[in-house]
Amino acid sequence: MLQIHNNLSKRKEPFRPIDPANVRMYVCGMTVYDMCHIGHARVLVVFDVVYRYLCEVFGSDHVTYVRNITDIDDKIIQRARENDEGIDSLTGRYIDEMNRDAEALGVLHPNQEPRATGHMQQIIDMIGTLVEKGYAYAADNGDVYYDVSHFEHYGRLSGKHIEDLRAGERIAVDEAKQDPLDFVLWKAAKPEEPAWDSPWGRGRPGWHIECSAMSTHCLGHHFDIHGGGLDLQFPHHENEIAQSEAATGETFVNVWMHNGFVRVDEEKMSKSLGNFFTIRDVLQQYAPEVVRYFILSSHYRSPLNYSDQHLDNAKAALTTLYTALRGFEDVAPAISADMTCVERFRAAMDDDFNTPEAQVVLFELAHEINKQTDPAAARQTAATLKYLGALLGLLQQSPEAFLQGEGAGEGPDSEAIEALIRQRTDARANKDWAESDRIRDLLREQGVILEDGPGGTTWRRV
RNA sequence: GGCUGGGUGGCAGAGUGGCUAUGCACCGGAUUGCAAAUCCGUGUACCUCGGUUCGACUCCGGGCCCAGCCUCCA
Repeated sequence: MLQIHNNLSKRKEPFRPIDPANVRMYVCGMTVYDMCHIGHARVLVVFDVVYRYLCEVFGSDHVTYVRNITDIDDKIIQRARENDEGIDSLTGRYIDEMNRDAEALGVLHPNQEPRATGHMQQIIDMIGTLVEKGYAYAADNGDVYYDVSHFEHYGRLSGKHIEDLRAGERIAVDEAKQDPLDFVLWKAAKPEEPAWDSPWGRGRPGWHIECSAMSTHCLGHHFDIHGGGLDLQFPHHENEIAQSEAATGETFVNVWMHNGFVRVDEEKMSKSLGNFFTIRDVLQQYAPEVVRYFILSSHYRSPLNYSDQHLDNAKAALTTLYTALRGFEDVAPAISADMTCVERFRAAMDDDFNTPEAQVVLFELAHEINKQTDPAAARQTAATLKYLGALLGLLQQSPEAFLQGEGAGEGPDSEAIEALIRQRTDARANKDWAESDRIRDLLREQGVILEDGPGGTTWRRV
């Protein structure tokens, strides 16, 4: 049975959907004012795998995955101003870029991708409810704030106590707030700022309220899983709980999942530190599937250290798997052999999505293929390998495409390589080993490795 | 200061109260014209100090170190 580490209880729990016929998951997506970096790639890939596995377990018609897009906030306004362009043009551009990255990484489309600007009515309605119920108040400056002291369970998710937070030195006091811990639900617009009409005047939503409004609108007041990066645990998700449960009077989410950070030199990768690599940059150097493999090679809650060495390692590992799949392009993914491996794979995934352990099973299957003497049995094992690979979003391209793919766009094209191979084959037929080795070394220098097999010479790029 | 999580072999990274992780790298052998790939095989480990136990890397306690949250961030 699937067990998931629930950040609300800080332990692994058996996953029991509210309605097995409709498992519902909401993940906090991107704020679209810049290119996505590897930290964003991790959220996309990690929850893509969660989604794929939920579909495997409950059936793809019985899972609803919602990932939102934040397309209005202070940073977007600021960036649009800097660029001297409208926010729609800015966010539209970066949504396209995000989709390009996600597609490259083999991330499936969520069932819904709600945007904040498309749900103003739901946002305003929820704020209205909070004001009515006494959980929120309109300040003199036109802002509306959430009154944290009114919500009994505030701090439960992040393990914080209101008193400790109050004692903290780093909380800036805003004059309009009754309490420094209160957070904004509705921000009054300054002239020139994008704004929507509301009972409290023209303005825009605070960051947290959009997720409460969109998630409950798309998935109902009470749903199964809410995910996002660990940095959203506090205050974003804490505030979402406070807003949603105060507004609906119901439990908001059963299971909270947070993926760990991507690090560079033992330090968190983040926009504010400026130590981030964009997905696009990394894809200049490495195939998207290598990046995906790398992300899944550590458990989603662990930190993930980013470095060329790790990416190189991922590439080598993936090369081993694809090498085993050579000659099985036409084999369709299917569970057709070796149920022990399938069961071990599932056991790994059932254990809080242990993808590194699941990858181990992939190697065992590759190993088995290599050892098979019976071609039919080898095909069955290959089919199983592809099937399990698909659950991780891996191993779905043709082995030759992966092995011969041009990573950095350097090196000779395939026609030139094939021509040299023909030349070398002639030389070898004449036992002209010097010429044969010269050609092989020449290609080696250009990043092409030749392999003489019983069926002729094959090649791949380093 | 308050609160989290973590310290495993050359690197990465799972896991377990007693029995091979795995990948990459390395070494020996098979194979090969020589290689590459593959196969067979060897080696290297569990931060530190105590405790519990027949037995702990695995459980408990102290210490040291690292990362993160407490402010925008996936």
